Amino acid sequence: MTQAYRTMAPADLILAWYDKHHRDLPWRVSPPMAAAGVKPDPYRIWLSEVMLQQTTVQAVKSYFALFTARWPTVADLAKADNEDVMKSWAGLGYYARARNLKKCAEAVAFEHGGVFPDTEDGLKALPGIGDYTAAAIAAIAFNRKSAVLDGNVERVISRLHAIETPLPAAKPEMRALVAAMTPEDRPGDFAQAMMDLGATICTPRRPACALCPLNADCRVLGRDDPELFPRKAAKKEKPVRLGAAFVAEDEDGAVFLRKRIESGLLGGMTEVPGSAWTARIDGDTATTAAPFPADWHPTGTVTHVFTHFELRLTVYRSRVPRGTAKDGGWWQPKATLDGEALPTVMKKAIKQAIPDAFDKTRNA
DNA sequence: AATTCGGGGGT
DNA sequence: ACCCCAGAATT
Repeated sequence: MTQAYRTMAPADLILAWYDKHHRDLPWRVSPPMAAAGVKPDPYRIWLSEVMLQQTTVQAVKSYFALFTARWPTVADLAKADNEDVMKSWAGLGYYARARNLKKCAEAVAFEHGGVFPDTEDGLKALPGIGDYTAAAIAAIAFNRKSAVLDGNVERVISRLHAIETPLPAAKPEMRALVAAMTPEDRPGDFAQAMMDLGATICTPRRPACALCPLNADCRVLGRDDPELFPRKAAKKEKPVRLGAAFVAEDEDGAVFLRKRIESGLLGGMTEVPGSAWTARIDGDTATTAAPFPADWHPTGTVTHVFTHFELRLTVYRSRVPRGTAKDGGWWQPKATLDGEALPTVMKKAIKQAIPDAFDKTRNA
């Protein structure tokens, strides 16, 4: 015997850790549940994975509960009204996900007999399912040995192997390392374990290396600062854009809304009328960009940070007579504003002009 | 390979 | 203030 002891394979160490420390999540079939014979529902796995794209578990939970209660199966979602789906998604962000979610449900329900493809390639051919999500569904829902690489796993792998290549160039190398590490047995649990590890132990700041099941194998621990991994390309600064928003309220307390075009930023969502969002703004915007002539007066500014720019909206308000022209939009009663497909920035603008607009007790 | 897509929570 | 988050689609 040339070694004093044999170390367990990293995959076995991670699975053993996962059996003890896994988190209970609404879409997860935990090891005890699996032992009791519970099988994952591909619909719920898919729905959760799409919602979790660039979105935290905490933010997803309430939306996942809402969607699964309202649309329990992929067939239900396929038959749903597009606008109802957008309204239910409002606030979660990245609205192309909601549009693709609906398209994907229709494809599965109407072209695949209501059954999700059970291979990575088959899944990836569906709208809104890319490299990560296809691998994750294949592994978690269908027990396929696919290499699941998300932001958590990138961090774990980059530290474990001290990868110096910056992201995103390092992705192929990382995926190969994950593939080599993924076990034949329990690949779905392995994927979830790696993500849990990145979310709770191998964190971006102050990782709990002392508690990590892989600390004996980590190439960074003890040699460099784990917080410096993964290496990443420098990011560019966010420009500021300016704009005006117009909140009109009629004598019945209804607010004038309109629908944005289907593509691009906040595509297909509801908005209050406004100017274009540009680097500079001229002085007579209030008179040129308003939806109709009225006694517009400024109420203040709201700031909203998008992924690639910061928006500062000057919010104008007016009180107009009942029956004011509604070209290009509609009048929405304040009591039902909360059910509209309003993205967060639009809710901010309305609240700036009408502070109690979303107060259910006042508007009921 | 770069850019465009939201929003919120942690530090 | 800055970081990141179970990324995908488009250019």
